[in-house]
Amino acid sequence: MDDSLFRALADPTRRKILELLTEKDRTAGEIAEQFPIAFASVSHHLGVLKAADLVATEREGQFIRYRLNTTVFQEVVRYFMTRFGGEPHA
Amino acid sequence: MDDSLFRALADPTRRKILELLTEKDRTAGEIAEQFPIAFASVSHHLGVLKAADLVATEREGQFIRYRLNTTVFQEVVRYFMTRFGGEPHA
DNA sequence: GCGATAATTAGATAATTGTATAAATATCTA
DNA sequence: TAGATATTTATACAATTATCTAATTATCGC
Repeated sequence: MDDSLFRALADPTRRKILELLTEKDRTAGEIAEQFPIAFASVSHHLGVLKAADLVATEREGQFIRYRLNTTVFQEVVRYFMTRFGGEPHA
Repeated sequence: MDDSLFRALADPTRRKILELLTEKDRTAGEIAEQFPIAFASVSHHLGVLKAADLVATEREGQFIRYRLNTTVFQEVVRYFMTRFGGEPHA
């Protein structure tokens, strides 16, 4: 379980981006316009999410489309289940 | 889902503390001696974990015993399951 | 109460991070 | 190729955070 994953999840803007991508895949611009911060700042957040492998990208002409990498989320769930999901100890 | 929760999980020392508490409840001192950083720094991390409600404390004489709050972990799992655990979309 | 032990809190500092603006890269259309 | 649009990268800066030492609080045993 990589450190970059948890750091990526620590920012509320990035979690909001992930929730947007739950609904449907979106381009960087479509994502950016949902936030009151500069485009470049959102792009930076997208880079963090990508580095953590939480999202994947695909170029479509001028656009770059972002999608959730659901595999990694399953790993997150498994992380919590195995380590902390058990019975409370004495 | 509170912001403090994800920020608390973002630090590797704090995640290590949580894993130690999975094995058994421990006092602040028992936890601190597992790390190469100053006692007071570990105490600070414990405060962050407590503020996020990831751990609970109980005084035992001179000692303060820490235990996992497993309820919150179940909430974390539920968070990921409901938002990101579904089928990949088209 | 006093000294010792356990732990937290206060104050300072260095490293990290989120954001901004400006510049660069990539693609499209004409 | 030139100009427009989409996005990222570079650079700088302010805010946050992790860590340290020192001081404080709480409890124990004598």
